[in-house]
Amino acid sequence: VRVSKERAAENRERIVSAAARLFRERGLSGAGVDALTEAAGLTHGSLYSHFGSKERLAAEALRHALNSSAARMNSARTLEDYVARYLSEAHRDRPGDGCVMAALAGEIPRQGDAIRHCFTDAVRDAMNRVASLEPGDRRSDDEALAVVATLVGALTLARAVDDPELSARLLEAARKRIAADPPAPRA
Amino acid sequence: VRVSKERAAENRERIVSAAARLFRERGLSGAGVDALTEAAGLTHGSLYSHFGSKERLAAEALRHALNSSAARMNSARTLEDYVARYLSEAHRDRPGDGCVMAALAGEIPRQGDAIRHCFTDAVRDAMNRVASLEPGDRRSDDEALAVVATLVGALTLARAVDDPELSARLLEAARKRIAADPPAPRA
DNA sequence: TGTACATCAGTGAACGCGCGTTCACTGATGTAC
DNA sequence: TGTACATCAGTGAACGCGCGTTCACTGATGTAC
Repeated sequence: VRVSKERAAENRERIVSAAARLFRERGLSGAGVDALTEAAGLTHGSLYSHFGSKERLAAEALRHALNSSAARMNSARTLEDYVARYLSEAHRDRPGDGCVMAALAGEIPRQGDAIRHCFTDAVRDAMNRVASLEPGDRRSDDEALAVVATLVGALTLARAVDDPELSARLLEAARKRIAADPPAPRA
Repeated sequence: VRVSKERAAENRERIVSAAARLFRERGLSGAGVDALTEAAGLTHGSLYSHFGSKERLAAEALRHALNSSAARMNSARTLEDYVARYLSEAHRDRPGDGCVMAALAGEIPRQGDAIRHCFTDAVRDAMNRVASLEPGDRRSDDEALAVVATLVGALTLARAVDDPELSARLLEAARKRIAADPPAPRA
């Protein structure tokens, strides 16, 4: 059932973006080959025509997810705005198109090199993005890394906890913590 | 092959503590029934005598892991000490006997009620523990939740990243962030 | 204390199921004349 | 422009494998006399 080149490219893209969503929703090991291709309206065989293996699709899907969720965040003009969006209930409740780090960090240590490397890029990108939004007088990569850790931790825990009140408090507490005046340069 | 009551209780305990380790190392879905019981020197059938299902074992193992890793941390007398231990390379490199939150948070949203509830207890325990270590003049549950989020996020990312330098920096940056003077009460 | 028997922790074969992957095949696409 | 043919994206059956769970069975333990 050969299809036109344009159609094939379109199908490939549909698999990648369906995978980007499903991996974040169900985890890398939780999203199966059939579910991934079915979500793109195809059968599992086509995955192997395009990518060769589930792992190679995963690497590409991660890259895609990274780009698209970064793009979504790029409209934030201040750190406060960025943080408010990141720690919103909307982000918490829709992992499928949210932050790759919060969705997949736990599984990454058990993944292959390509995937780990791609994930590491995601961390560096987030660091740079946050650093670029910090007020000029206290801009620092280390500060930014600590902020990223707080964001990822708070969102991950807010998703895991079964008490809606505690979940909201986690988001709010982290927001306040980051918004608070910066640590004074040590005396 | 009936065994004595003491032996049976001992076997049960061995399964629970092997599970507490393996679940943290491989994830809840990554640790299989055969691996879990084999690590305790038994066969899979014995899991069903003692627990009835993998999920019920998981709930018990989480509870066990929670208690034992909390006990391990209880010797910390100051927040600085607690944080230094939590964000140590030793903790990062040995997830099997480390923090339940950092090891499993990502999988928890897809688990059953018992497991999610147990995990929520872990978050509350950590919050209380951190709050109790904060200096009296700024003790607050919200502050503590933000600190817990930073700890969990930094450790999880430090484990995931494939660049040892970035990993060490994540731990160090979070340590400094938490150690820094507290946010001044807003003017 | 010694004997007969019920109990039940643990074993291992077997179950159905979904996983990731392979492969012979299909048939429209793209190309060569 | 029309015809003949090679290409190859996508299909669906089949693969071996490991999963969680069930169950008939074993044989030492614990109990009743």
